Amino acid sequence: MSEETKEAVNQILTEYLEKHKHRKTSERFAILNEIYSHEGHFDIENLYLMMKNKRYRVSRATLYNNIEILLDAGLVIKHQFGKNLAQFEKAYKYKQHDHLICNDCEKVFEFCDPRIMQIQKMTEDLLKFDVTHHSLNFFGRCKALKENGKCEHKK
Amino acid sequence: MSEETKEAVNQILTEYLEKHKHRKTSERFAILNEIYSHEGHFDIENLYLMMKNKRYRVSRATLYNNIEILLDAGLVIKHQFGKNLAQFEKAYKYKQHDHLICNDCEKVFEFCDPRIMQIQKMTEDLLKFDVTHHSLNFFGRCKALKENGKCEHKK
DNA sequence: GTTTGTGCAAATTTTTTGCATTACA
DNA sequence: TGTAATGCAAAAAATTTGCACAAAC
Repeated sequence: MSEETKEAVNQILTEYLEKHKHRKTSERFAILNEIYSHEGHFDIENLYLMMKNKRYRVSRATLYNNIEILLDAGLVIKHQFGKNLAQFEKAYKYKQHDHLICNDCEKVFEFCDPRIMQIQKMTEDLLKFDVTHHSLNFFGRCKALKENGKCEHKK
Repeated sequence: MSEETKEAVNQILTEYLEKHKHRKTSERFAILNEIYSHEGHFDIENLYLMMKNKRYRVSRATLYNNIEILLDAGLVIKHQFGKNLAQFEKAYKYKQHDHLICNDCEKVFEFCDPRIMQIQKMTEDLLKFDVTHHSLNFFGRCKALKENGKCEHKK
């Protein structure tokens, strides 16, 4: 992650914590920085192990508590890819995108289509609903499976 | 549910079980019929209680096992509305639709937009992916919350 | 008669909660 | 110094697994 992004997200978190009268603990900034040093999706257990390996002393409870703050601050997005395991991803400066999930190897691919925002806007008007965020997942057979009849199985 | 639908889904399940060399147990048909007698979304615990109340003797393990078969047979759809709790819905003859979830009262609303299928088709071509199903959720503030500043809170 | 499927209970996995202690303000 | 936040461990919630027994085929 670039130095600018690092500074920007730390600044956003600082302002969020001040606005909501939450304390600026070292754990909160350590968690944010760990997340922004990581590419791709992660779950709480990953994050816990990543931080543990770097000799941070942080508990799972603190990660669960603070991921809520980061979600609310718009710094992290939460996904559910069909399993009962919440996956997260950094949100700042990340172009809006959606996901394709292979039923077989469980790999996650990304795509982007501007029409989703149009559908969102129209649905907001039609149903008098304010949308804060969305999640669009396509589930199916990935390219490798389709072309070679097989892909990496996880199970 | 109509008598026709009842017969049709029983027929689909029968054919699926025969094709996959699975046994036609009474539990499998009881579960299917219970699901098709129910309106709206449900989770495994709901289904378990619904069947228990009707004096069916069925275990949660059997429900978890068989919901997989019903999903694979295309008779049931699975949803994840942001919580770590799988929600299900009957699929046969149900018009494709997607969901709006209120962050506050957690109510689920439905909508329908043909452009999603267009996005799906284009994404399949572009990324050489076969889509079997999709899930589009808009999260936000429902009409009641937006207009009256409050809606039913679940928490 | 075989063998798959079932019920039950125990185990696992993921998340939440309670409480004593730490550290921010 | 007062109180929110933390770490840890125990509890809760959702799902999966192991095994003896039942019932399809």
